[in-house]
Amino acid sequence: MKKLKQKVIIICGPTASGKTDLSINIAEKINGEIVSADSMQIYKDMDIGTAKPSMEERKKIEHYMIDIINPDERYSVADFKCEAMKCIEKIVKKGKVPIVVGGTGLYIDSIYYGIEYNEIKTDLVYREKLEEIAKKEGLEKLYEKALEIDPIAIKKISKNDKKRIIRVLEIYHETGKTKTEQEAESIKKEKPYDYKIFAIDMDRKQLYERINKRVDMMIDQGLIEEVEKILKKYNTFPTAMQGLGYKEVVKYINNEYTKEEMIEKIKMESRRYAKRQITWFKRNKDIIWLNSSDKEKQMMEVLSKWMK
RNA sequence: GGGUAGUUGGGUGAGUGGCUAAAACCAUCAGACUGUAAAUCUGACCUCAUUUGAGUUCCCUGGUUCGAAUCCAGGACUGCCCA
Repeated sequence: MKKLKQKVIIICGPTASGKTDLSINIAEKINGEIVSADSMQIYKDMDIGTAKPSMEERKKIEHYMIDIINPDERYSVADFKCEAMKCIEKIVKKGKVPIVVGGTGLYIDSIYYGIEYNEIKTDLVYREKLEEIAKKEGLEKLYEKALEIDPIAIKKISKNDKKRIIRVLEIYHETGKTKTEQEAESIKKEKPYDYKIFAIDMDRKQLYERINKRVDMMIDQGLIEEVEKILKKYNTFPTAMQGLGYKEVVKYINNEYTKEEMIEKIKMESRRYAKRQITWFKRNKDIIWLNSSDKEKQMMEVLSKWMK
């Protein structure tokens, strides 16, 4: 008989599909605490645009991995994985059930598949050097170099996908290993927990309507003011200003967009983001899809059997 | 009523006789994704077929031509100007 592993629940799904509400309701029912898996909610001072759970909600159920760094700091999946696992452990020690909730597919996967990241830090100087080469001599140059190093990995990467081409070179530069080797090593370990993964499935039209409405709400709640404050408080934004809604408001502030253009753009980009999220989660065949209209009931049914 | 400009695929909009199922952009759909990931990238997008392909298109009707989205005539609609 195998040793029983601690159970961990994962809830994912596209933006505006109702993950927050669902997770809080479930947490209340099963004595759980929430670990956010969201690449933007980790930032302090970015509340409205990232649709963080309210302070009231966070008082009711403890949330982890929210507001953990400043917008001018750098963060990565590796950091996330490491810290999120610690949070899960902490919750388990309290005798509660960890519930991982978020829309960042990469972050979810790092936990669900138990991907191991080694200690190595990204060499930003080298990255810049590669960027420079790409600019001056063309991306093909880097592509060819990457092809020599790791033909297996590069076969799956488009000639135009600068970030991934550079990453292949970076991995080799920093570890002496190819991306293919590194990835093979990263996944061989056994998963430390018994995961059950859910995603919210919502009719596309309905989801898009919710997204549109939510963007209007964010503007009403003061998204523009929030961005102005952040711009005053911090100087550099390695990734935070990639955030949906934030980059568009910045353009509005710089008079590149009218207010209407900005709002439409945010809505559109959010819809596209949701689309990409759905594609990501569809790939994971273990996911139990919950019908948005009675997701809580469906989920509780599965859980009651599984958690016995 | 007179003059004038225009009417192209879901949208914007190129195209002035064959190389055009019709540029480009956008939306939409589908996909990829392991250290920036709310990022980055790919494909499809008139219809049918599994590729080659076949069929039907550029407001309508008729005409010119071997051949028309493109030229001509009439009609419909729309914008602007003069009454």
